[in-house]
Amino acid sequence: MILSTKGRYGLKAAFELALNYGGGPVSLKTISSKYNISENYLEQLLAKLRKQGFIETVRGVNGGYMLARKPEEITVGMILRALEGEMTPSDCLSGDVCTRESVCATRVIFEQIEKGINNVIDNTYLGDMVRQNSKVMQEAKLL
Amino acid sequence: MILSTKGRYGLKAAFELALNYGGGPVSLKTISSKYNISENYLEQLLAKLRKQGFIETVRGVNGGYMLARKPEEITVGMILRALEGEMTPSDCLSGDVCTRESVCATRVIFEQIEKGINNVIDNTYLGDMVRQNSKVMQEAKLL
DNA sequence: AGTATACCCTAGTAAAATTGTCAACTATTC
DNA sequence: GAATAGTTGACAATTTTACTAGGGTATACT
Repeated sequence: MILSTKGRYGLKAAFELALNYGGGPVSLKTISSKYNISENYLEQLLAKLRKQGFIETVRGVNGGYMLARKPEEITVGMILRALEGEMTPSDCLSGDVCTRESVCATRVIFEQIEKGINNVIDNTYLGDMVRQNSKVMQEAKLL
Repeated sequence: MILSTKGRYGLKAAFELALNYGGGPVSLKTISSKYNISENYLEQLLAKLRKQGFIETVRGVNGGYMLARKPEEITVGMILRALEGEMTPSDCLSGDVCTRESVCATRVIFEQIEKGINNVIDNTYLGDMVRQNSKVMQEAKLL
C-alpha cells in the first residue's frame, strides 16, 4: 500500500472540512466517528495539518477544526505531503549519491513514477473533490 | 518513500540482467557488488523473481541469474509487483468495505493516483531501459 | 465561579514492516 | 573432490505504524 493511514485518514478529514467550509468548525469527534477513525490518532494528524497552515482550530465549547484556506486553494498533494512527507519513489531522487553508470536507467523510471503521481495530486484541489462528490450524490438520488 | 528497497534493488538487478541478456548468467556477487547491495538480501529478492517466472538460474561454477524472457517482454510493473505486491494507494480500492457517503470522493483520488503509477510502470519494458541507458552512455562519452 | 466541552501536547507501546545476517545444504564444473 | 554458486529457513536489529493514555489549556454557558 502506497499511502499509510496517515495520508488516507488525513485526506478524508480534510475533505470533510472542505465539505463544511464556511459553516463553522467541525469537532474531532464528529469526524472520527463519521469515518470510524481513532479520535486521539486523528488528532495528531490534524495537528500536523494545523502546524503547516492548512487548517485552523477553535477551542472550547462548540469548537473544532476548519480549513484555513478555500478548498480551491488546497491540493491533495499539499495534504498528503504534510502527512506522509515527500512522495518520492526513491531516495536517489532526493539528490544524494548516484554512482551513475547503469543506475541512471532505473533513476529515469523513478522520476517518471514520481511525475505520474505528482500530476494527479498536485492538480486536484479539495474543491474539486467537493464538486465531484455532490455530483455523485445527485446521481445516487435519482436511483 | 513509495518504493522500499525491495522494489528499488530488485529493479536494478533486473535491469542489470537485461543489460546482459543473451550473454550467459550473471552471478549474484557481480550484481551485489556493482550496485552495492547486500548479497544475501538481494538473493531473497531474486528468489521472488525466479518463483514468479521472470528469471532463471544456473547453479555451480560460472552459474548465476538470467532473464527468463526477452527484456522487451518484461515490464517494470511486473518486477515491482512481484517484489512489492500490488501498487495500490489504499485498500479501499481492493474491493473491501467502502461505506460510500463522502468517502467516495477520496476513493476517486486514490484511483487516479493508482492509474498514474500504473501508466508508467506498465508501459515501460526492461528493453526500453536498456535502450535509454545506451543512449545516456553515448552522450556521456561525447563530453 | 464552576463545569462541561473541545482542542493541545507529550510519552509510551504493541505489532508489523523493513532490512538485513547466518549457516547449513545442494548442484555444477574443472 | 575442491571450489564455485544458488537454495532454504531461521533469526534479529531497527524503524515505522497506528494507536492509547493522560494531563494541560482555552472557551462557552449557566
